[in-house]
Amino acid sequence: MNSSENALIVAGPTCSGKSALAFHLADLYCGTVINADSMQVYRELRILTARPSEEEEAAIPHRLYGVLPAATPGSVAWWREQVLAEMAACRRDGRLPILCGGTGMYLRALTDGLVEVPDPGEEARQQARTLLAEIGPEALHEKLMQLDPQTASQLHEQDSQRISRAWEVFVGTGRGLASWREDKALPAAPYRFISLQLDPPRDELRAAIVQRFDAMVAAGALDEVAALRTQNLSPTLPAMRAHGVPELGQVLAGQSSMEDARLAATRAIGRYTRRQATWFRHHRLSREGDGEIIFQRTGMKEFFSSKKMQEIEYFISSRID
RNA sequence: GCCCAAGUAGCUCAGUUGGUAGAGCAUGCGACUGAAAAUCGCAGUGUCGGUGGUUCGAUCCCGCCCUUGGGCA
Repeated sequence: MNSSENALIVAGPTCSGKSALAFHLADLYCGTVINADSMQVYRELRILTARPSEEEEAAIPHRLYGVLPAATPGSVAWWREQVLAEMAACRRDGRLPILCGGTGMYLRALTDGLVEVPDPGEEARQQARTLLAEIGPEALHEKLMQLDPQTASQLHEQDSQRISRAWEVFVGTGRGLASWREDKALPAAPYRFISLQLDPPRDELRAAIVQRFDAMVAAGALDEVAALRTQNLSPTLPAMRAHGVPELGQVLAGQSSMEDARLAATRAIGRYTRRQATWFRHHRLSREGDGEIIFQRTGMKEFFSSKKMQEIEYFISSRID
């Protein structure tokens, strides 16, 4: 098998040590680390999204980190396109692409493909969101049931975001989402994916999350949020919803104490790791036999000299050589 | 020391005209097809502060005690 067709995936919940592991593996296998995280793409949020440091980026090629301004929302489809281009570049340069991140939907769009739906346009999108804000999810769901019963019947009446998406697709393309799904999809990426999935104990993760949040604040997270706020962006933009941004924003606005913000933010992050764990437990990232689950955190130094690490290296080497 | 109020789920609190209780948040499980660090679904848990009394039956009424908050001395 031609080694240029391989790709590595390092996935798992936030704070599980993905970035450090990916960095180590990139060093070992002449790899390029490619971001598979929906929030680490935003330029202004280096600290709060725990992006690799400038030193790390200088030492090993990193792609798709901090490439979008916070004002520009990303999307799965956008990300998928970018990643495919970066992976093609790796192939040309003889580097091993190492996808690293915790956004399950993004990774799935890459490994399994994605339904192709034309862009419904900004007007349809705004209409959907305004309607949603005005009449609420239940009423919008009811209206959608009239226009596009096929899609509406698959959605829960409270699932505001999906209802809004279904509405904008129908209004903007003249065709329902469910109907689009019946067409041929954008294909899975033509690579052999070898996946490492981190799944450390929840309580360890929670403790690490609190520790990391404090470190972020010490590293200037408040200033980062303050700078972001000078742009006066809509709070509904993805970057404005990154963990810590709303909470620290309240501190800056004098509406919350640091202590409350810390509690709220670390809780939100903890809840998020739970959803990530659920996702990865039930979604395959690679073919049978090409995936390995690691039930521990891997960020710390000791890990890279451990027996488990040797096992991981053997697992990878026996598949990419 | 006296007076008043409060003690119910991990937290904040609702409630039972006396028939052993329930919301939100948190937690756990699950879903996830172009905002996904989003959005949504499902599910636990309680010696109802302690003790004695009244009652067929007390978390609820009465007495005493404990804790907390406030007031008066």
